[in-house]
Amino acid sequence: MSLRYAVLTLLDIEPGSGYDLKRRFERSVSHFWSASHQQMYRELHKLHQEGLLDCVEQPQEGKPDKKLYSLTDKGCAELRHWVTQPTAPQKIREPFLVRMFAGHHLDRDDLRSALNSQLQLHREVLRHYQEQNEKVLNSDAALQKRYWLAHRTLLLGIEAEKTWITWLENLSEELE
Amino acid sequence: MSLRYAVLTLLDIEPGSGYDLKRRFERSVSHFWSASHQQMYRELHKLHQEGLLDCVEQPQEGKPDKKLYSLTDKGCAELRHWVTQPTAPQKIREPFLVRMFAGHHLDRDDLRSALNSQLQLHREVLRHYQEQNEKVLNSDAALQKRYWLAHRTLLLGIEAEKTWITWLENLSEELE
DNA sequence: TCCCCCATGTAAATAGTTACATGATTCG
DNA sequence: CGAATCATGTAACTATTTACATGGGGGA
Repeated sequence: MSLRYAVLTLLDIEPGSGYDLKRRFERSVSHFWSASHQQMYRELHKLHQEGLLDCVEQPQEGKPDKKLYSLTDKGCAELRHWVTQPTAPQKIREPFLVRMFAGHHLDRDDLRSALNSQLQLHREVLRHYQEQNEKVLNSDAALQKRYWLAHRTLLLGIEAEKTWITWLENLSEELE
Repeated sequence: MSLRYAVLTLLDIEPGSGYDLKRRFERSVSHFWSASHQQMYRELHKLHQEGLLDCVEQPQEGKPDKKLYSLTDKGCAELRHWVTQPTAPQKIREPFLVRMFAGHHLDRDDLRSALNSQLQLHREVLRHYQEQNEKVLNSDAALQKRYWLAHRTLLLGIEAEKTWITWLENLSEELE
């Protein structure tokens, strides 16, 4: 259900096409949500049908028309209502930890390489978040003030990655 | 796909029925996976059909028969193979952070109560993990040694919850 | 009496992934 | 020439959630 509101939230901040949204999901909200382009287009159609979004087609040369979506009053009202409602926390599902839970079947070399590749992944993600953070810190002060909570979610993402990295590093050390 | 292996892993440690597994998911692996009883029964049927599980029916008085599942050699082999394979990290999907990202639509009171209820949830989860941790620390030394990696996943869960709690507390403070 | 625990399932709906499909432009 | 980016979608499959279904036993 939250994809719906993630889309509304992003379009509320700035209107855009399905393609735009897909990139914004990757580049600025990947620390709490992700979605494929297929999901995006389906959701946009649905929200448009329900009257929560306006759609303006922008003809382009050499490319398919771009469909610019933006919130209608109804869409904005629905978003404003949703943010006041309690949300159940997401259930955690982490395949890597399933593997570690069954880790007594791994020999030392397999375990070492599993930890290393996981460490590399999390370091990359952390770097990505920190780059985003730099951009926010260098942006317009008024925007920073308006979206301070949104910025805080990024800081949580950063802390969460640091927690993972520390855990993986300690585990690696203990292994040697 | 990981539910399959989460089930195999738990049955590898100790055989059990669908009902047992459901409880073990809640009580001892909720820090990295969760599943409903419906999912459990379906997965067990499938794994049994594929010859990865044995099933023995235990008649009981006044209760439906209990179906005790355990790994076959094939099931054990499949699990051992899977643990050596790389796993893509789970995409994060956190409805609460979607709400916070749209948090500029919240007034101070709504935000305060949202933060407080979230804080309470995470504190409960942390307490739950810490109780599990106590149980592990008081358990048989040989078991602790065999399942030290499994135990480490719990410690990560604890650290992750602490990260959340710290973040929520700082946010609450800043709000006042 | 009512609710929780035990113990099993089916069916329908929603959410998410993977595969397929098209076609121009730009950069190395 | 090949790969990435822009831009849209459909179809099939898998995973997860929610609702429905049954029924005995034990405790407040």
